[in-house]
Amino acid sequence: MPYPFLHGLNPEQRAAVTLPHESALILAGAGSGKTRVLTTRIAYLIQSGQATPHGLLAVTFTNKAAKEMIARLSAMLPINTRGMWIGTFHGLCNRLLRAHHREAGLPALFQILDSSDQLSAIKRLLKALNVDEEKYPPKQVQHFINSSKDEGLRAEAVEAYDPFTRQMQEVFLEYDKQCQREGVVDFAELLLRSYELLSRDNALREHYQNRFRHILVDEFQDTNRLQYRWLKLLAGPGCAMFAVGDDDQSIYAFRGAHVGNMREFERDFAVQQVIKLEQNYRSHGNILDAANALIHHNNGRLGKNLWTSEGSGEPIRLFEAATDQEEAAYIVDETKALQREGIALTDIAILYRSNAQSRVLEHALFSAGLPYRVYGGLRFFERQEIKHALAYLRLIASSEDDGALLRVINFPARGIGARSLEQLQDAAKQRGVSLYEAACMKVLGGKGGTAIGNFAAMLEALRETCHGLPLPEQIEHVIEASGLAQHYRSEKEGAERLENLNELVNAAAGFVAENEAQRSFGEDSPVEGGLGRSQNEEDHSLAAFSSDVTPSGLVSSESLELPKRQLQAFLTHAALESGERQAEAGVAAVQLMTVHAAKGLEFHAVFLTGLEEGLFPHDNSRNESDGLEEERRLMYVAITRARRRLYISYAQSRMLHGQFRYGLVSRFLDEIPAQLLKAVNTRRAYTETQSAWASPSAPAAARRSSAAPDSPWHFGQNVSHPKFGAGVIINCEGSGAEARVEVKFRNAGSKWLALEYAKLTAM
DNA sequence: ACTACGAGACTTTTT
DNA sequence: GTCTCGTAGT
Repeated sequence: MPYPFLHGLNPEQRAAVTLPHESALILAGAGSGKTRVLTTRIAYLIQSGQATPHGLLAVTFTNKAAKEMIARLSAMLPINTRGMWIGTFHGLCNRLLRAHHREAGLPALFQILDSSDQLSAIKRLLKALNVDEEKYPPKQVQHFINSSKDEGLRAEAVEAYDPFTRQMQEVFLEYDKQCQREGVVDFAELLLRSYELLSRDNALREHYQNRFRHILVDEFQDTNRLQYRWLKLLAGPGCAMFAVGDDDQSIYAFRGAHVGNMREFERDFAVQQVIKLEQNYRSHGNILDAANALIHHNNGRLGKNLWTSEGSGEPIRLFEAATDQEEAAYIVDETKALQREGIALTDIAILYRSNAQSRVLEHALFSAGLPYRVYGGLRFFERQEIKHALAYLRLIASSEDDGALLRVINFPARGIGARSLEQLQDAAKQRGVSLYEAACMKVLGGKGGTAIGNFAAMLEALRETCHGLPLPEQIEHVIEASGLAQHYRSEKEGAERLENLNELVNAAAGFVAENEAQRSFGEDSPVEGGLGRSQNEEDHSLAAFSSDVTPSGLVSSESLELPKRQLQAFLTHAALESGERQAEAGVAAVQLMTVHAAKGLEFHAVFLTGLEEGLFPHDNSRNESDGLEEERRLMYVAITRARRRLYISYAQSRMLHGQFRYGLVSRFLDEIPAQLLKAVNTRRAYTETQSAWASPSAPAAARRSSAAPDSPWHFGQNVSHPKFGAGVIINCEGSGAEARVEVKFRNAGSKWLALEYAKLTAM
């Protein structure tokens, strides 16, 4: 058999993989081997000579998915995947815009704003325009701008019939002007810019259309309108689009995803083949039956029913708790039982609809001494110390970047207050120059703003020293010379931040090493991303194209010396890939996350919590059209995460926003056939055996009784510290080596202490 | 320039 | 309940 990787595929999967050259829609249910089909399809196309690695484009939503695809592909085929156009929408657009920045009207070193950068840019703009932030909240402005762009609309194209919208439109317009001035691009702009570039520039578009004869899209149900239009533009007459998705797992409508794209795709591309992958390799029958029955309540589905060749398995366990605390206590007990059965903690997940629910669960797990990991906190490149360091680096790369300058002009504090800043901004505006340039004039001008002059001089020195240095050394130098290191050294909570800054240097070293490895393969650098260098037989047309028709993009970035290119590439990397969510991967710990975050993952056992009206489905979903259906799809996603065992629980009352809320049982539970559910414990039965939990009169005693013997620390525990004396544990955070507790001391106030280091003794 | 206090939010989130 | 943000006060 010529295609060994086709082995082990079921008939539908195989049909999808070996489809002829035509556009197709693959409806891939949860756990049906979607990623496998997608990657095997690519391997098949290449192996059978229907496509070259160069001639296909594969799009995903997350960097993780793109990496996964690349990893699997290189395991299947001995090809160099690094130069291939496999990536996220944003990553690929970035690549396009870097290569053709001049045609796109962007500077070679344009910087990318993440959402928090964008928000501060908007706040700054609102102040400059004297727009009332009460009436036009920055967040709302941000949403207005982004959702307009996601629909493919520029400010001029927005329909504004009322004064409010007209003002929004005005801000939108000014915002884009500001970005252009400062040489920065937000996420939505990456897409819109490259869309506009491709639709305006016929030669360029035709070039890419001729190149990409196959376009493969993952998670197609999550595409927004602009992304779909972008794909349509890139798909020329001879292009086959292979779209994989699951309308039942569309849970991102709230951020612009348009499931309707699936039907439109069928129509627009005259799709002959809709292949359904319905065989599920993940879950036992009862779990799938529950998911199928639930999702059946949605209207307008493309239609799909999951099945498995495995048995029905265990029933779904349903637990009714009196309170959220009791719910948590039950989960702790069951987790311990699972652990005793030999289930790895990493294979157990606790899911919730909203982040606010995690607290109670964390407390219970902590008290029980069960290690846990919460997904969804700050990520590496979002940390303030990292953003500060990156802002200095951005200023080295591009002097126009006012946002970066404002971030660090007085951090660490160097005596530049609001007044001198205002003067600087006025001066810059008057002369029509960037803040950086205005600051430099203060150096030349001599007296006046000496603090600002010193700052500008420091930046100049920074640039000077970094010039020609390898990237990691540049960063090291910036961290020291900017005073960031000193600042965090003198701050009492600064140790961790220093460590992160150190980690930034390591990350840069790793990044450079990886890129050098690519380069030595004779590949495209990530910056130009695939243009300019002849690699395989198709490339000479491309090289000719780049130098004859659109030489500028390439030539100018190639003319940059290596360290500068490295810096730019690293800044892009930092913006586009905010870093791993997991702090301590590989550590045996129960996984806590929202249902959204669980999409794409699977676990042996899943606890699905908070099945109460108002929480799940969430109250706020009621206003939105299709809101309830999206909540139901969310529930569907949650159920299908479980391989073997699924627990569903709800609480009769729970603490929410500082007060008790009494929720009815979620309607979703009525939509699951009763015979699939087994009530494991009524509230009364459970509270009788664990009566301490239900006793509201003695919460401290209740908590104490819950503490596992294997953990000496829990809430209400009286402790003693050699320096601070006697106190009581009032809060906790983290687990394992990173566990910290907050102790309220009798005479020394409250302190956060790392359990690993603090010499605490139980009393 | 830094701290302190009060007001208001608060569903989900990748890039 | 708890966190963030912005302003007012020292």
